[in-house]
Amino acid sequence: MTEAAPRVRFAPSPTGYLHVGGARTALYNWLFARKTGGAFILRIEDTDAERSSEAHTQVILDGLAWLGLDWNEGPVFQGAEVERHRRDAERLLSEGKAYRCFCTREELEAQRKAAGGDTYKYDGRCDRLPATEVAARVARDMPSVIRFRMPQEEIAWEDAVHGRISFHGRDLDDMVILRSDRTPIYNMAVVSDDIAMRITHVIRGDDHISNTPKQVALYRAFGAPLPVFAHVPMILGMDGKKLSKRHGATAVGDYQDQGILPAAMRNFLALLGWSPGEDREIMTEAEMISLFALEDLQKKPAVFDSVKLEWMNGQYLSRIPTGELIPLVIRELTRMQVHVGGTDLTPYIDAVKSRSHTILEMAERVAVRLDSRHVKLDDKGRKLRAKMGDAYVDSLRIALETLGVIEDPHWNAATILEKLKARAEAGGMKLGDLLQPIRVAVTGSTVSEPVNELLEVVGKASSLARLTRAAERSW
RNA sequence: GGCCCCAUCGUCUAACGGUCAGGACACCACUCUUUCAAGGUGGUAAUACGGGUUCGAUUCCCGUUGGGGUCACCA
Repeated sequence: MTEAAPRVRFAPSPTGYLHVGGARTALYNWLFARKTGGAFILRIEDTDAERSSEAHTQVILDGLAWLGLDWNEGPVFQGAEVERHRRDAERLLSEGKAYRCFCTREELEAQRKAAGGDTYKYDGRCDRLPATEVAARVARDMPSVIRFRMPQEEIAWEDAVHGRISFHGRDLDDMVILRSDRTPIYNMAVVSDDIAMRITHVIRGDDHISNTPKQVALYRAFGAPLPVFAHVPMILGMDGKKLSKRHGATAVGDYQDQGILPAAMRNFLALLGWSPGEDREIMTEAEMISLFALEDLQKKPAVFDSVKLEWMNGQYLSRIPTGELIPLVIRELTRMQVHVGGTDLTPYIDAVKSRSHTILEMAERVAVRLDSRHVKLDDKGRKLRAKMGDAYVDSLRIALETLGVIEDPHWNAATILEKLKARAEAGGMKLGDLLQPIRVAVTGSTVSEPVNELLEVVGKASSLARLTRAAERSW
């Protein structure tokens, strides 16, 4: 048998946004395909007409594109293949591997209740119906579903990340594979599709482990070869619970909005559950691809640490030339309704670049320098003011006197520093005690570029106005 | 509850029988800058517990505990 190129798929259902867990699963599939020279296929599992929508599909496509995860085939829509799903289900029925079940939802509900809820398993009563009775009911057009007769034997597979995983058929239900409206159930559709698409490696979330024995049983019933299964661990919130809405941002779109760079997001996500070894962390796309291996995936779930993500984003940010950052910052500023006009943002971005973790943070800092209306006193600024007491305002007054006499043409970083230094020395004060209040008055924050550079960027008129306002209002 | 999966610093992780248990984020200190970061240097911090196997267990086996997933005519 020739060694065929691997074929993997990412198969989201368009019932919500692209979750970071889904994005990571897609990333692993993509890395594996690129690494092995295989095909990465995008399949939209839209068989749940109730919850699926085109808008959600578009969000998922956009999210993948943003992350730079391009697919070789697709998107293919599962909904377009119901005919095949139906045929496959009926084939199992005709081969005696499945049977018709006439129990209504109400009857099943009653059975479930009678069995005491949690441990309920369909008892197979319709499987014991005489053939004549089944034929009679069908002739009467009595609604029915098709149930798969679960083999009462061990069902196991060699998982690429977990090793051998084994279930027993006796613990599994005779699952419905075709609804009474003749539409397929998930496990049926997935197996039918994966066989038809010749998928060789199924890389998906841990939450599918319990679906896998059911699917393995179906592969066996169809006489189809098993793909390699690789179940990657979940992503949890900081409290150790499954990552969900209440943990804040869970959609990749949220991170895009926060000004996380796609390359940083990709790098961070890759490391959440995978380690290339040798203490590698910041990696280029090419390095990730060449180092990636399913065997190196983690078995235990990982906690999503947004602080580390921001750190990593900062690393990427500081390596990007300012020119490339300009359009991104302008986009944020526009969203913040900050008027940029024809102003060249280069000096502003240079000033805040190494101090920002996200594009959004960068834009906010630029806005502060551009327009005093964006200055807001933060906690650390407030703390400094409180700590210094009267000395705070005194420093601002001294700064105003000192800076006020600088002629407009001489308003530059060098002159400003020279004057302030001289004044501090003359007054016997530490330079920092003079500069830190200025920083807070001008930016509202204790973090900024060197104060003299800050004042030059902000400009004389606005700087003095801010200092005056802060001195009067005592901040 | 049944079934299944998992278990190294607070977090992400390295180690694939022999290491002072390494790195990163965060935190702390120092350093550089007559100033804020960044950077540099150093520090605090982990093998859940109990049994085995072995000359030797983070590593292999069993149990306990803890956490997670899943149990639909959803996907």
